[in-house]
Amino acid sequence: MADHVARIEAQWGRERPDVPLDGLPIIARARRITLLTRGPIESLFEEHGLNAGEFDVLATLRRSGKPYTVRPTELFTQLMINSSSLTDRLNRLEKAGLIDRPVNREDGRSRLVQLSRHGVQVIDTVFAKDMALENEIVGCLTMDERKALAGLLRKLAVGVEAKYAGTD
Amino acid sequence: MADHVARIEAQWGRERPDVPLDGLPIIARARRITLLTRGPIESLFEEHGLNAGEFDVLATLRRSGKPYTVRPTELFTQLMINSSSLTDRLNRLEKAGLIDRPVNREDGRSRLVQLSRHGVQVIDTVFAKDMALENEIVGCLTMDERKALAGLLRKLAVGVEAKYAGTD
DNA sequence: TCATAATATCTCGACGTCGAGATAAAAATA
DNA sequence: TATTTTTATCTCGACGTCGAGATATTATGA
Repeated sequence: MADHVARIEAQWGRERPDVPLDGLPIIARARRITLLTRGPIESLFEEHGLNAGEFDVLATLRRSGKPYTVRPTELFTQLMINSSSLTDRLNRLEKAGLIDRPVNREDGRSRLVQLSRHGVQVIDTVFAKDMALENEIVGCLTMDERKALAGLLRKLAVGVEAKYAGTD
Repeated sequence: MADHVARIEAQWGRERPDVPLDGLPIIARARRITLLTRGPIESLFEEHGLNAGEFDVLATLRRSGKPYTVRPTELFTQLMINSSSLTDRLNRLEKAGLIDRPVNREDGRSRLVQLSRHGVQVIDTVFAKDMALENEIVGCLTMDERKALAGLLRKLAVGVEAKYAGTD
């Protein structure tokens, strides 16, 4: 069965038979799957008044464990976004009552970022729904296939992170 | 060897042991690999005065084969973008002399989109460099692993496209 | 044919992101 | 301690994208 990327690969093979296309069926498919699944996932977020960026902030806080408090620099580093984008996201989340910004007694340059009680409720609900949707998405693969795919993606991710990411 | 997503998965496993995480190691890694590789790839585009969106338009035109002419609706459909985003991209590409907008004799509502001679030169150069970079990125995998990974991603893509895309 | 509906694209205003520079606090050093 | 450098965050203006509505053209059918 051919997917969209297979058709693209065939076209390039005809038009540019001189160019090796080893990376295309992997990199382009990762991107394609990411793009196609973004819509349904973001619809889910929007049902709870969140966009994808705001969800990512809440999720990072939530999985850091109690007391759900992280410094802004760690947030925008982990999220791979600009510090000014984070500022905007935090302002929106604070206005929505999902986070608090307590003073940082150890460093007056920062105010910490902390999930509010309501923020915990919201992210717990939305995360469970998000995972349910993602599990459904990979439902077209057998358990063995999921394991194999996750393992290969992990190896590729390790290579990519070594090449392009900080120590993380 | 653990990657970034493996650490995220471990955190969620501790914080939400009740939530099944089957999709996470696949969906999150596809996204992670896409995000991490976007930077280097876009740097390459910028060396030639293009952003990623403009590259995608030129690439779609180029791989359609001679006479490198496509209707706007087919472009924004294939590229999964809004028609108004396409309008902006086309205006920039036309100003840069990379495309022409010949009249469509069969439908006066559209002007066609056609690669200029210079546009063909540019996309041929940039596409070859892009593929070289992508081939290098998957270089951390053996040939067998690349084949297996591409095959599993294709199966997942087929499932995702059936669920979320038009006939394409 | 003429009016109406459907289609293709463009215009406009709003949004989220970014990079550069500003601001404030902490750390290093004289 | 006073000064300089570094660090952490925020402010500001610009960019690419989007959705809704506007415009122009083609298709439908009374």
